[in-house]
Amino acid sequence: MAVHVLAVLAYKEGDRVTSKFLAGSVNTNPVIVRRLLLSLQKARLVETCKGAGAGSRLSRSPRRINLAEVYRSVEDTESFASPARKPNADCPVGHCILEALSRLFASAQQAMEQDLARTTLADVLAAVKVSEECAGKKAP
Amino acid sequence: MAVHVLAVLAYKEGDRVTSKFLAGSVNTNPVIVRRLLLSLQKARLVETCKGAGAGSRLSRSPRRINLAEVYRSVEDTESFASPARKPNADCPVGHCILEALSRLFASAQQAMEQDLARTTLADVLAAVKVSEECAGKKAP
DNA sequence: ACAGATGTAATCATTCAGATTACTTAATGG
DNA sequence: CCATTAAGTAATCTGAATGATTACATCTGT
Repeated sequence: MAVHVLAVLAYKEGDRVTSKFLAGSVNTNPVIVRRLLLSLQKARLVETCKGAGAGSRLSRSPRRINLAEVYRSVEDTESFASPARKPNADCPVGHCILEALSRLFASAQQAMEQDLARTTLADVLAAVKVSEECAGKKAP
Repeated sequence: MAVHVLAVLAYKEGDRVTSKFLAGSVNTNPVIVRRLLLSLQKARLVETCKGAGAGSRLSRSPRRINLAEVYRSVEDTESFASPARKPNADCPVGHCILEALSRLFASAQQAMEQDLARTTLADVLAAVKVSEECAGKKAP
């Protein structure tokens, strides 16, 4: 949803876009979009103005926003969650398994983010425009 | 939880271990463990026998089980879920965003699995044993 | 001042993983 | 051979998380 919203903002090339409009593209409620935009604001990915005729826009070129930044701005919790109940500390395995796994999972998550970092919002936008051209050719 | 269970089986070095015992280490219900073991059986990671004196054990050496296999045996759904509501197909971005993202997310997930594949169950077991030694030194 | 937009709180709905109980099925030991 | 032990499995419950909805306060440009 975050990538979708940012892609729309990139598509609009700096024009201010309202949460209502974004919600229409994502097919959700404007309040959900506004909550998402708050996270993106904190990460300095978008700038939002209040009041009449206002809305949001990207704070940088799509070329300079990669998907790892987007991921981190939105996902506060870790991908690999700890279990709700603590393992049995009397068992030699249960005693230390969380400690061991947290290192491994942090590494796996970092690998994932490094892969996401290879793609920028400009790449996503380009894919959108290609798809748009194809649709235009099919039904001119 | 899957890694935890497999680590206990590795620690027990081929002895048959009951779901009740495993549940005691994980601190959960034996039924939960049995459901998990069904997935691990399908992936040929463990062998389970029914009846008195029965239980589960690894079907291979811990050296030859890596965490990507474990991940895939347990996680049937994709890490990056599609949104509950379909994006607005009338919007040029909404029309194609899922298609574009599915490729990117598949790549990110593959990167994560490749990182997990670098670690074997034997590595996890070694970490457990190191931790065990330290605990023994502290309180001999 | 007012219209249009965001910020934000409160509440509801849905989904999902795990928890629990209960019952059936199978294999082993005496 | 049968009593015991443990897995397979179904049904139901709970709690957490995410998104949906409604309502209202606040800000800002015309």
